[in-house]
Amino acid sequence: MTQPTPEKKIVGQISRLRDLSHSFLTEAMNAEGIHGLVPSHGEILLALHLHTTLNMQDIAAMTQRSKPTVTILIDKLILLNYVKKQRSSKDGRVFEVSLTAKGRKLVVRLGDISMKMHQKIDGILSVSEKKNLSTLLTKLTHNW
Amino acid sequence: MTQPTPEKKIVGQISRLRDLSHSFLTEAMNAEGIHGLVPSHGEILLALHLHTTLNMQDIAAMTQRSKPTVTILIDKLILLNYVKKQRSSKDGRVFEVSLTAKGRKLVVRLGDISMKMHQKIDGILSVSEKKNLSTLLTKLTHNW
DNA sequence: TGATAATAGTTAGACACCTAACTTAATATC
DNA sequence: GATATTAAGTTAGGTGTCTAACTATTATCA
Repeated sequence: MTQPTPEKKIVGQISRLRDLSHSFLTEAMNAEGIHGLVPSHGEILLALHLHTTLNMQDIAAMTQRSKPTVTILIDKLILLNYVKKQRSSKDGRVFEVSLTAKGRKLVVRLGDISMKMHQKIDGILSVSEKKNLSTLLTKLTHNW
Repeated sequence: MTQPTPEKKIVGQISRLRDLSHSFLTEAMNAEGIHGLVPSHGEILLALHLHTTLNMQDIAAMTQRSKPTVTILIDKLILLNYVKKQRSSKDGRVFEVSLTAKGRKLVVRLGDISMKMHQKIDGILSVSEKKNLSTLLTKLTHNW
């Protein structure tokens, strides 16, 4: 209502920082010739790299997105031939999603982009500041 | 690629925290009978409360949104009769946006909701932790 | 066993948000 | 003063995201 308080600044800055990191990742992907993808797709691909196979619900939980959103995101990744989806033989309701060869190659490049963002942050904050920040953010999210 | 590093945690948590605060505000507004608005609308209304009159471009700059997005957001606020828009007499390209009486009433309630979120954060972080967090976030955004 | 409930996923519809291209008005330039 | 350039806003088109409602499959249990 009146003056910006620390809390307002916190929420506003978090929002701004999310946009900055989002833009950084999107621009870095475009600069590397990776078109049509947003960070959400990258999150999914990295999750598939770590877990080999995931169903739609797992992906939704791990990336904190709704199931319909995951359907759309996976549709695009399939269209671009980065992942494949096949019905589970054990449970006909489930689809098992995994990386294609093209997807595995892409993940390596996404790892590079991720590293560049790390380096950017490293250039701004010291190790102890990063640790401190991470601790505070964890405290906020875990107790929200 | 391999293990989650502090930086990855930072970016991921910022994204998560943005979603949490976004949901908090949206749910609080709905709980108070304020429907059809998202935090972006609230940002605009609060900015208009502080500055009385702003043109479209000012609003875009202050809320960090694109001009077309502001057009859409303002269209909705006009539809709901929270703001009014009139062509500037000095410059025919410019539109001056300001709160209606209904909008001024709403701003008070948005202030209450904002305060509730502050209280939520107060319940999780101490004063020094908040200050610390805000400082670190400022450092990141300003040097990005 | 057969009806019912629970679960996985998609479809439908809406909206905030973006970039690119356009329109209109003001300013600069010759 | 006519023309070109810049500036403010909107329109067009597209996408990620959500909630609500739906389909299809599996599990429950009387």
